[in-house]
Amino acid sequence: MPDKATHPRSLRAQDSVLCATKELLAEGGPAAATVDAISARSGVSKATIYKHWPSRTAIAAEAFGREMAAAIPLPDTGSARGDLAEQVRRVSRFYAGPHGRVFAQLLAASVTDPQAAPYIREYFLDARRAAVSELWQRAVDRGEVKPGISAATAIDVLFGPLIFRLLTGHAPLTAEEADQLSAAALDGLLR
Amino acid sequence: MPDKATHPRSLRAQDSVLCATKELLAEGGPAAATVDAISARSGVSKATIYKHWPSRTAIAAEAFGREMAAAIPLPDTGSARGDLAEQVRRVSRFYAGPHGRVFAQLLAASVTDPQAAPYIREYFLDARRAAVSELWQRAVDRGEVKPGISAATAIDVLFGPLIFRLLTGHAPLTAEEADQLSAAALDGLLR
Amino acid sequence: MPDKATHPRSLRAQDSVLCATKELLAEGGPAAATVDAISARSGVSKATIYKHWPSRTAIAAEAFGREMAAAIPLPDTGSARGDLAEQVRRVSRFYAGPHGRVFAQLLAASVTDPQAAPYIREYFLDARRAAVSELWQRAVDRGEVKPGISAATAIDVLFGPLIFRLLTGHAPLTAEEADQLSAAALDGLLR
Amino acid sequence: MPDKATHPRSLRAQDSVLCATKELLAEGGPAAATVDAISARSGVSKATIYKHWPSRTAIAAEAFGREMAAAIPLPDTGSARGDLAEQVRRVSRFYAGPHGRVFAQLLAASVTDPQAAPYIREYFLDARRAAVSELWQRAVDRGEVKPGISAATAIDVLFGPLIFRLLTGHAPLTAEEADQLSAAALDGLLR
DNA sequence: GAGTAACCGAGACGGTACGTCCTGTCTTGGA
DNA sequence: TCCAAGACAGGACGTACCGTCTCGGTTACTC
Repeated sequence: MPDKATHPRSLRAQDSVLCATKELLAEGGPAAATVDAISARSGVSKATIYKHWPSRTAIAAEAFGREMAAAIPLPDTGSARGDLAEQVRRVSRFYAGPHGRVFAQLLAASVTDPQAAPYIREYFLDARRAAVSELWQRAVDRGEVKPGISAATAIDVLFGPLIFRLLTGHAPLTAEEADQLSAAALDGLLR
Repeated sequence: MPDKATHPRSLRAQDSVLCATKELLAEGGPAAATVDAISARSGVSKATIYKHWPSRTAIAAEAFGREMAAAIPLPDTGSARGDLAEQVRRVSRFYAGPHGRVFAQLLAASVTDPQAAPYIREYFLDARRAAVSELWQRAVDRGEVKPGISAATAIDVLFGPLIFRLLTGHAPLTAEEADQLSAAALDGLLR
Repeated sequence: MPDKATHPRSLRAQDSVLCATKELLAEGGPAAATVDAISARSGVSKATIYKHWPSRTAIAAEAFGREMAAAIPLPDTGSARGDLAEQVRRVSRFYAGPHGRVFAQLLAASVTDPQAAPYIREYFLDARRAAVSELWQRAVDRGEVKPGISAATAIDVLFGPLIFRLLTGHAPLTAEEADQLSAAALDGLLR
Repeated sequence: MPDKATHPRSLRAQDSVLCATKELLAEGGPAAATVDAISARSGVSKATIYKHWPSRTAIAAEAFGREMAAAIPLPDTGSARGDLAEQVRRVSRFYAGPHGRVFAQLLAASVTDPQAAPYIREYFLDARRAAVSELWQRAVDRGEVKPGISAATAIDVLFGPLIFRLLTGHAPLTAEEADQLSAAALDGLLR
């Protein structure tokens, strides 16, 4: 994570890096986002890159996370059940789409590369968890939730299955499947 | 996947490879199980290794899967709810233990390496899913299950959260956490 | 070199090998005539091949030598000078032609591979030297030769330059060049 | 062929490579001068080696050529005939000596490996030809040469036979043999 | 005409070298 | 002072060919 506001050069360099990485990810997936390739395309030297990120996965996480944030806006259907079910459907659709594989590969990379894990967490998981926690809190406030169930538990039960399918591909990620999963999970989580 | 009963030489070579890989995995995790290292330790040439497996991840999956199979026996507590909850606890304990990280890394590797995915599926997922499906069927037979819920859905809702936590490490995998997750999930799955 | 007259199978096998090798040489040069390729195309197993030849170069030498023998018939112009000059021209033309490179590569291979050297000698050099020695003897008998010059010396002075050029390619192998070389050499060899 | 004066690192690396190669050639001939071996002994990585040379033969040519240059100084006996005959004797002695086989194998390798041919030419042939051309020019200036004979022709007729014998080993490379060959050749070349 | 021995195809195998790729560190020279 | 440019060591990759070996079926002699 970058220094605050040193030379403006740093900032420009970082932007170039993230932008180049975004392009490379789009073109060839994580495999194409080599440090050399990022350096070449961004015009930022490898030494500088390594000054700001610990590994290529970290860069990819930051670059990809930026655009994913807005890709899945929180729903507001009026009911907790509706909101959460819709959110499961949206995340499922995202996973099934073209960015799904990239996300899966980044997630996988973060397992192998511990240095990148904080980046993955920061740019993907934490933001998402916070957003859904908000939904959950709404439900709690409305009294729709069974007592004693933390937001963390709820999130894992709702989205863990999607992650599971995304990684192993043992079952499809269609809207119907998403609804089945969310229905079962929400039956256990809500009143 | 090799032919059945060709030359005995094949079998010896394959055994050597799997055994050497098992050792390397134990010593240094998947990162240590390079094809070169496996070749050196097993005395099997790289060419031969590549004749039998498409990638190092595939070898690791087979080698590791062999010993994992018996590591988590199916429980039989008398009730579906008890059986499934206990199984979630056991799997959770396995993930939290020393083999957990190896398993996580193999799972992650299979995302990056499509050639290895079938091996991961064969040696880890399919066997496990079949075993738990059996548990589920017992529950169905006893009439303890809500109607319209497939084994696949049940498995994903029960174990997806564990996989999620294993990969991202955002929450612990203690017995208590496992119980919370299984309780929430089973409330949604069973009557 | 093969056993005398064992099973006819051997003979068929050897013919197949030589024929396949000839084809491979024509298609891709010596580089394509690997033992595996020869085995595959000829239907003769590698073990059998190694029973009859010590190395792939040896096979190639035998296969290629067979057809080269008749490619350069001895001239008979009536005079020693004419015969020898014509022979130099013919050999030069052969070297410059499509077979030249193959011959060069075989000759080169025989330097690296001592086991193949006898084959190269038998199928290329000896036969050629004997043939030209005959020409030389004719010249001696006619009294056209300076005294004290052996056939070996004559052959080397006449054809060594061609070999030199064939190998290093530092100068062309045209008819004019051949004539210049043979003229200079023959001035030193004949009266 | 490397750039002139880039980083001094390049120079150090290249020197290490050539030095290690020289040693390996001396110890085990061209067969021992593997790229891996050169890399291991010189401490220069394979990638770097391949950045500077196209093939192992090229490295060997450069390494070996460096020391061969001074090994055969040009003679100056006062007469063209004497100089050239002496030079043939010296080259012959070199070929017959311990370096002869290495030279032969490099020459052979350059036939198989076109990428290395320029290196062979640069480090062996061109320098030698230039040196002998000088001798030849002296002879021309002294009027000892028959008219119409180019240096190239003279060189080939004089040294081609030696190359021929070096490669095929069909005749010895003693001083007497060298004298016979040079005598015959010079009779044809000089007045 | 059956038995038996040699032989052969098929191809797996260990070994060795190849040439490529990517990482993360380091150095140089210019801005 | 900071950075692009990129050279470098290290190490894994996947491939190719070699020469040896083992197997099982066929062939061709022997009795």
